[in-house]
Amino acid sequence: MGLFEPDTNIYRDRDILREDYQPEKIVGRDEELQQYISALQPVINGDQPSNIFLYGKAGVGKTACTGYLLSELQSDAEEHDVDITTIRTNCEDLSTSYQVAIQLINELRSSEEHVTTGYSKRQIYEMLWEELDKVGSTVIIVLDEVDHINDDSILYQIPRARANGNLTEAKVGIIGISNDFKFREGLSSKVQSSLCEKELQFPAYEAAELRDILRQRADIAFHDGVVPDAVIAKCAAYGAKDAGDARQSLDLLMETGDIGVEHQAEQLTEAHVDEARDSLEKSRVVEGVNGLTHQGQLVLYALLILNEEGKTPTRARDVQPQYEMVCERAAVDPLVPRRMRDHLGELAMLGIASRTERNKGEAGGRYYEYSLDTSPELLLEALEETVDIVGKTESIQKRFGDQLS
DNA sequence: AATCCACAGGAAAGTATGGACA
DNA sequence: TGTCCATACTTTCCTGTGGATT
Repeated sequence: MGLFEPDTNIYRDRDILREDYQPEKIVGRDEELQQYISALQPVINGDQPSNIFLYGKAGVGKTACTGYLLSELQSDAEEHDVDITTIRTNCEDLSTSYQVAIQLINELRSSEEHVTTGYSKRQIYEMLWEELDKVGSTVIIVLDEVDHINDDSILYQIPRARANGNLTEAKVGIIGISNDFKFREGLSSKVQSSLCEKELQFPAYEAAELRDILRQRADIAFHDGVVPDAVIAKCAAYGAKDAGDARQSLDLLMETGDIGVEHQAEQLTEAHVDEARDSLEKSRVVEGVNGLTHQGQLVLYALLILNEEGKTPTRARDVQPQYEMVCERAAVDPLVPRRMRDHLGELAMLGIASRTERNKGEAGGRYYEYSLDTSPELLLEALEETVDIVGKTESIQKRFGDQLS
């Protein structure tokens, strides 16, 4: 027997459950697909493509539908002798138009000619027009998570490039995908009218639709009879609970599968789902904490201590002294209150903390109350995993330990 | 309806850091 | 190497805000 043996596998193909898997059929989005198809119609006629703006919460099939339709479009276009190039970019880590432009150039260029930062904005745009014109045909640019771009310069430039004479050959259309409803309103009206020519809204999945999706995937991802309906229903309920989020459900199903494999189970059970949910929760917290800046972690630490002392919910004003003490022990200069509030707000955004607005009128004005929204043990564990905080705040940990006992 | 509290959160400017290029 | 250009994070200064109180 070798050191490595395949697991007693309940999976037929685990990759089916991964986020990047492109299903062959889209379930439960018939109406949206229909609208999407009509928005893309000009492309197949060889006309200038419309700009399309998709919005809807995370995990409601925006990206999946786009991927599906673009590959259909590509093959249909070949039949009709239309030349189409699609570029897909996720703007998740791109916070400026500048970075997006670089990303697009690099998508179009071969890897030896990749550019990085250092050029002026103008030069970068020149390069982009040059590359787009070199392609010369219809180009569809998909900008996933456009709301991560903090300035709308590129969203303004691309649709106008042709009119401004920067592009002569290429016909460029943008498909913007966002899960931030407010993003559209934040755009300048010029960008709004051009980017949002066609607007599609994706509603959250109903629990029943989620069950259909999970069943569809489970049937190909797992062997027959591995996933009972109760497990599907439980995973679907998890995703439907707050957001109608298929990705959440699929992640949970995959984690459940992995736990089933660990337990060498032949069939998944609801208990596996519970375990998987806890495990996902934990990694969410750990990732959230690791993603914080050092200062953010210190603020969290202060909040954590206040929580253990039973002083939560608490307002920013009361976190400040505790936070300054943490900083002192960590031998770090404390931030100014304004900045610390931002960090608290960020913790709330990440779902690590929660905040409630309070207003006592003349006797207290408007303020937020913060409290921890995650188990303190889990947070402490996560904070310990970030090495640099532990060394510097050893004394605080002792203090914290004393308070626990 | 006017007042006012006390913080929320936007804007601008500063600091530190790092890549490209000549 | 110094200059130019970019980003991330921060500080400083400021106006905006909602509801209890008058």
